[in-house]
Amino acid sequence: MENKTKYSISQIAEICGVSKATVSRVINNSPCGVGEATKERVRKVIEELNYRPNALARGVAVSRSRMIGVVVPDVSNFFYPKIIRGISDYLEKKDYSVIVCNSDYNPEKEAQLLMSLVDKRVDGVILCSGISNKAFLEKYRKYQVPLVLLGRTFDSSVSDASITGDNVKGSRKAASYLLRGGNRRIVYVEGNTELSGSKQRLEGYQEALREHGITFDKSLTMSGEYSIEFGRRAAEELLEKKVEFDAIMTGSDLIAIGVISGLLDAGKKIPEEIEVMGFDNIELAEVFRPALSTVSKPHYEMAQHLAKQIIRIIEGEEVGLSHMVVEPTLKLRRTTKERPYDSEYE
Amino acid sequence: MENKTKYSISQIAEICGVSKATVSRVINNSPCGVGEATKERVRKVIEELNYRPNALARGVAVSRSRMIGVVVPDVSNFFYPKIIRGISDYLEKKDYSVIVCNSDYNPEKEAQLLMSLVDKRVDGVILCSGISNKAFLEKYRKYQVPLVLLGRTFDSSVSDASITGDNVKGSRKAASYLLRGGNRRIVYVEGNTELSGSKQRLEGYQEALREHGITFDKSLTMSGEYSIEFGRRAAEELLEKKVEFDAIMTGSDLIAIGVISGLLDAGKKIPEEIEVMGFDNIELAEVFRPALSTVSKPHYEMAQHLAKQIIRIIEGEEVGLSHMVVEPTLKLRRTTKERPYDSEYE
DNA sequence: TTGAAAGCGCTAACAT
DNA sequence: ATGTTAGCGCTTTCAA
Repeated sequence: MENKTKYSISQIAEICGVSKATVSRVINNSPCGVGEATKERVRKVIEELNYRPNALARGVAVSRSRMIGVVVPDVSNFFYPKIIRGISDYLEKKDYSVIVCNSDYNPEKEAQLLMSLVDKRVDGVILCSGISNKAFLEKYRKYQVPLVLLGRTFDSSVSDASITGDNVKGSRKAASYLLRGGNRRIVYVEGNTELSGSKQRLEGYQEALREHGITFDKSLTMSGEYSIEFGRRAAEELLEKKVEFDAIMTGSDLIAIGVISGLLDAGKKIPEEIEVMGFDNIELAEVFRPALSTVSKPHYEMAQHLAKQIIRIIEGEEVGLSHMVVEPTLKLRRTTKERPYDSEYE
Repeated sequence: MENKTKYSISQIAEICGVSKATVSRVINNSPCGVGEATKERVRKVIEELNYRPNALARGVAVSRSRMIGVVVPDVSNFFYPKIIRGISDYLEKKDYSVIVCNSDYNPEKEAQLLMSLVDKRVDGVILCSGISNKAFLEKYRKYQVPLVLLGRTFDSSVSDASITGDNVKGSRKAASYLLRGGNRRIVYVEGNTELSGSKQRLEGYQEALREHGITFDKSLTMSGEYSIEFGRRAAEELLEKKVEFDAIMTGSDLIAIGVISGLLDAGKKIPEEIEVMGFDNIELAEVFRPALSTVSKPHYEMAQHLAKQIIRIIEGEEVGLSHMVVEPTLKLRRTTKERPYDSEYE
């Protein structure tokens, strides 16, 4: 099998009339220098021959690949691209590459991907809204690859760091706002119920109901997946079954958008007849018409923060607060009616 | 430096009382088999010790990394996630990993990324709407990494395969449709003019104008970047400068969405007062309100096709038509008025 | 400042 | 069916 790149370090060494060690030193411009003269000579040869050191080989030599695995449910879900961007932007600066994988909310597939990442000897993995159960993640620790979590918390035993939004608080704020406007029958449309976030959001919704003295009505909740299509279907089903409701709260902006489009197509007025609240505040929320009222968290920054954390861990630096939860805020736009100001809902 | 994974192939071999070669054979279940008994024994040990073969090391041994580099301008631009998904879906089946990079439409950065991918010894790179000039790409060939292009064609010398939409045809269809509705002053808002696609689209626009006997008015064209924000700004500028126009054609759906939002906020009626046409038909186009009329190409499929091609190339199979261009169709929705049926515009 | 040599974890050709 | 050996391209310790 011929080499993909014409030259290897030993060939360069030979051509320069020096040892591999010397070439290696100039490549990595080692502190315990090389004579200026030889350094120049080697550099020139490298340049002329278009020699590029083999990162794979270096990887096996130093047991570091400078690659990070990022697993998300689905890159093409509008929630994730910005997150991936946040991660990439930081990692690129640190000269790490990013391997992106899609788990499709499938635990088996996720497990497989996670294993394939250890095979590839990534220096760490960033798991976004992973659907793996705690048991698997605990087992995964055996492989010694630094693992950080976005959008999910377990007790710290399974991950080295994590960052997530406070789902129950966020969802409580949303529900409270809706309630405060006089809505009484608030439908809650959630995505994939296996995700811990889903349960937390349901909890927040119920808390708010309780605070307002309303009893939880299970028939007002629906669940499916985090997609526009599901939101649409949910709206259609709601209408078809003629369930009574005056507002809809959702588990994600995508669902909300689907819901709205379904409602609008059925001739409903938003927010006059029905108020709708999203969750996440993805970019689309602002652009969509009517602009979406939603629960907001700084995803890009959260992602970057997490990337920073994992690099710290990998490079053996001190990691401060490794498990963070950020409090979401309400971003009110046009799918809800205005209310008198109240600091609690800010 | 201690190993990240506890065991190496030689340790496993030792523990099993066989040679590395044998272990290697069972790992890769080599055709020229291993005795059933030993195979089982080795398997068991591997399982028990959670041994995972080091893909990096294998990579240097066989000169194949089973990684593909994908470079896009920006993952968080809504145009790309679906494309990345198309690529990943195919590559995953073939057991390749995907390294995703963002070039930010910056030629220097793109060049750097491309080089870092050769360092990583990816088995191939898929360049999406790359902004590199032909000269660089030609030089890049020296590094012998299979290169395929999406959304861009050069003569075949610089890439092993490519797939792109027929930009001039697409844009001509769009302009013709607009013209056919009686519009005479059609603004053309384009993104990054350095991209070959931009020039082709402008050409299509001009062709259509010519066909309809209208002289091209440069003051009716604007360019900037492929983003919602730019679209918005363009609309605002148009309004502010009080330029007269009755329709707007854009270089991408994102721009169109920005344009529409700007127009709507200024109280314009779409499509009654102003017709708007997008380009690409990203998922968002359908969901957006008013649903976007646009020029459509099957991105996901195109991406998958290209992924298939690059694997064929890597694995030394015959690649059929390596440079393809697909003809876009008009997807008419609510930002344009209806016209009597005409096969030419289908 | 430089080189020799061993080692990283794996594969593959050749023996047996 | 299995082992021996050399080799992939790099780093790193130790010695000169």
